[in-house]
Parts: sequence; C-alpha cells; structure tokens
Amino acid sequence: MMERQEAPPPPPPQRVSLPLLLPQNPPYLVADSSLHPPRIDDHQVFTDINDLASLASGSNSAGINGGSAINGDDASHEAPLVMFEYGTATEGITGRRLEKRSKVATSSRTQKAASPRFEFQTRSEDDVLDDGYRWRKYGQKAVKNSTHPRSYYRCVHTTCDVKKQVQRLSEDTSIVVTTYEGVHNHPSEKIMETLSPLLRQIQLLSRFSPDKQ
DNA sequence: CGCGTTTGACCGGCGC
DNA sequence: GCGCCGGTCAAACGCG
Repeated sequence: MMERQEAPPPPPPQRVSLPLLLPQNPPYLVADSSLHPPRIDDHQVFTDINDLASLASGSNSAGINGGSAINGDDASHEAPLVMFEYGTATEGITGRRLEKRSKVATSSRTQKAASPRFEFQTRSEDDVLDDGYRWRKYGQKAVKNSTHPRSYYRCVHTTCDVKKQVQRLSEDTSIVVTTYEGVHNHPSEKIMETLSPLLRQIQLLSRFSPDKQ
C-alpha cells in the first residue's frame, strides 16, 4: 500500500497555458487541483472550452466556481470526465517523484525539469485518446493496487520530449486516466494536415493579388 | 520491409 | 542496506 503523506503539500496555484489539444467533446469536467487525488464527485462541468482555458490561465479559486456542478448521473457521456493540473512533474497522483533518468552523469542533479503535468480522466472504451499528436508506446507496467496496466507513450517528434501515461481507474474501469507530461514544441500533425492546403491557397491568392505590395 | 508494439530486463528512488 | 516499485530501454515480434 502506498501511503500518502498526512499533510500533502497543495500545489501552488499558478498560471498555466493548455499545452495540448483538449478532447473534442464537451462537457469538460474539471476537478480541483488542490485535492490529491481530486474527487470525481467534486468536479465542475464546463461546456465551453474558453471557460476551461480561463480556468487554466486564471486563478484557480475564481475558475473553480465558474462551472456548474453536476450530479453524477449526467457524467455518463462519452465525454472527458475530469481534467486537472499538476504544477510540476515532481508531483503526481501517487505522490512519487517523477524524475527523468539521465544516462550521462550530470554535474548538477537539478536535471528534473518542472514540466507541467495534466491529467485527464475520460470515460471511454478506447484507451488511447486521439489528441492530434502521434505517440509511440515505449513501455507497459502493471501498477500496484490496479487491475489494469499502465502504458507509457512518447511523442514521435524527435525534438519533442512530451510523454503521456494511460491507465484505467481501478475503481471504475470505464474511465481512462491520461497523464500528459511536458509541452509540445511543435504543432500537431492533424492541424498541419488541415492547415497546409489552406496555407498554400493563401500563398497562391496573395501571389496573384493585384494590390500586393 | 518498415514501423509500431510487446515484453522482460534493468535502473534508480524511496520506504522500511 | 535491502527490497519494492515505478519508469525506461531495447531486442524480438507482429502487422500492414
């Protein structure tokens, strides 16, 4: 049994920007990030992605009361269930520190970057959510006190070091927990696929535009 | 044949 | 110091 500390340090409220594509389907149900782990019963529902973005970029106290509480029976959509944010990568739901193992001996042990962690809990039959980025699975481990294994994914872009973990809640196996770590430093391929013909059109139009400077 | 997944070994942190 | 446990590596494997 993994014991939590009796006085878990609440993550300091900080401004964060959503580093990734949110799941497409509202409502977004947002739990209070000061709860470790946040209770699903306490979460708030947001039907507008802008509310969610303002929550992520604004103060948590103002944001948390911005939504409308739900009663649980409404939470049975095929929709993202809970989203909350951890301040740094050194804090997780298990309380364990997540530290990147460095093969080279670094002189300073401050290698652990404070990359943001975001956790989504989504009611879905599919373990891997389509978030627009390409991921490569690099590991799978059985976690303690959980019947389902945890899968480890890494963004396929060579310059991108974003990782994500996917596992199912042991209490409710219909809920998939996806934890993102890091910020993508590139646009998603899906967005580029959509935008590139558009950009070419724009280039063509500007090329033949008569009032071009 | 190329690319992504699987899977067991290995590493390192942390609690006892 | 030792063992447990989460995270990562990498070779083997599988699928299109």
